[in-house]
Amino acid sequence: MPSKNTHANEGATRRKLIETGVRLFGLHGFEATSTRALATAADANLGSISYHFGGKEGLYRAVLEHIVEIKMAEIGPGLDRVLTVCADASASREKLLETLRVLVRTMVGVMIGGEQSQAFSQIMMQEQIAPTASFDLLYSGFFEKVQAAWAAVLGRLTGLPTDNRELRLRTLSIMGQFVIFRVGMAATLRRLDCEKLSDEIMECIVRFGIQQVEAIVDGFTPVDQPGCACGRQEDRI
Amino acid sequence: MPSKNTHANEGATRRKLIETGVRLFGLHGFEATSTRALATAADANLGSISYHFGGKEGLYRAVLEHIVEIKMAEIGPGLDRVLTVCADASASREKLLETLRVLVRTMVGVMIGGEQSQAFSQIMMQEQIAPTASFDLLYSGFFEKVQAAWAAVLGRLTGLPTDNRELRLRTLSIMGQFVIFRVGMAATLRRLDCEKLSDEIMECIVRFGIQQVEAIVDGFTPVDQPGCACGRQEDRI
DNA sequence: GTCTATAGTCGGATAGAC
DNA sequence: GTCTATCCGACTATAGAC
Repeated sequence: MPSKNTHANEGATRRKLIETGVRLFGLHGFEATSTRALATAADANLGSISYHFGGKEGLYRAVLEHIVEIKMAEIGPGLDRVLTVCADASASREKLLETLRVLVRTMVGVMIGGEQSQAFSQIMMQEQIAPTASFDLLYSGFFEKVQAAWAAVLGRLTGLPTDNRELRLRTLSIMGQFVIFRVGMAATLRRLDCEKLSDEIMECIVRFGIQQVEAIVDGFTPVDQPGCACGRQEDRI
Repeated sequence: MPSKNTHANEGATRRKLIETGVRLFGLHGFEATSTRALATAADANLGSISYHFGGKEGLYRAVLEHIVEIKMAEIGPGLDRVLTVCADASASREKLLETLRVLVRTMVGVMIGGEQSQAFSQIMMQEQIAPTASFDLLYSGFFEKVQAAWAAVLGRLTGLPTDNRELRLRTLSIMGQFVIFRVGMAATLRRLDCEKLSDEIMECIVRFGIQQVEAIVDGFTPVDQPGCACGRQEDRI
């Protein structure tokens, strides 16, 4: 651990290394990113990585912590609002649907928009492909919370309890409609023959996203029970 | 290029290197996979990589080609059947819906099931995160074709032409409902607190997947036009 | 805190014997 | 086709001057 210094550029190198780490680890993954490349790109000394973080792995952990912090500051309050609405037993179906719409818009904005979200998602994906010792940091700090918010509102709208297996699977599936634009960005851009997802395209995704999610909720009937009811249930909120 | 030998184990080393490459490149990515690790795991000589493939990059290309070949043999005929049905102007809406259901089942089976599909998806994801010079191989050989089949049937069911931007975006979004279980496998397993997606879970995904996709198609109204029609269109197939 | 120098390891590629 | 030996550059980490 570095002792606090008293200069104007306190922690400047440390911060720069983390920001560079977000970019490079995202692009190439943990193993394929060299400390030399990190130090050079951050205009820092090679030794500074060991000094500030104890080594490459320490820097990586710091990068994950930084990412989780940034993203939760961005969407944490929104997720809390969703949970509050869902905890209110008297919330109307329309209120819940409106919450769902906000969640779609937030999801698309946070996942797809912005430069930093790209590096973030890249690291997230790397961890999904080959989880490192720091996977927990991302899962508990971010992914689980996003899922919980979606599951809460979908649970209310479908009548399934939040610990229900089908609800959890469906929650992931529904989120997948938006996650794919981040995860399959390269293929998406190729398919649309463009270089970035414009604001116009994002707005289009939000619009049909809301339509699709509402259609799914409206058409919901549980399928996971052995002898599941095959008619619509009209008696849910 | 190696000259054909006349022994019983003709190409045995070559084949073994490719199979090992699928696994290791998938796990660690191109850069982070060493030729030494490849050779050792394949029980082959270090020099054999250069001999057979001209180097590490050549082996990687061969791995991608192998993957595309395997997967297209698996689903190519099915995709062709979908295209045939969609090209038939007299196909009923029910026939098209049935085709869509088959597509969901195929998608889930191919993407999520099987051991080899894991390594395949891992490489696919690596290429999406940081496309290499061989990205085209995967895109043109596999991804584009899968998208085309989905777009064809969704185009018929929604009335949108296959070159329509909204159709292409929606196609990706709908596929995302299933892709997420591969892409977010680590988080999914963690969320369900299990170690693999059992057949029972996959069947559950197929069942609600079909329900969700049908709900989306039923609730479809275009959103991409500036002054889009806001009622249902009942005049499509 | 920053920088240089260096130790010790591992990387890809290849030459040349068999 | 296979294998050994080897080149040489790049890697992480650390010691020690400033």
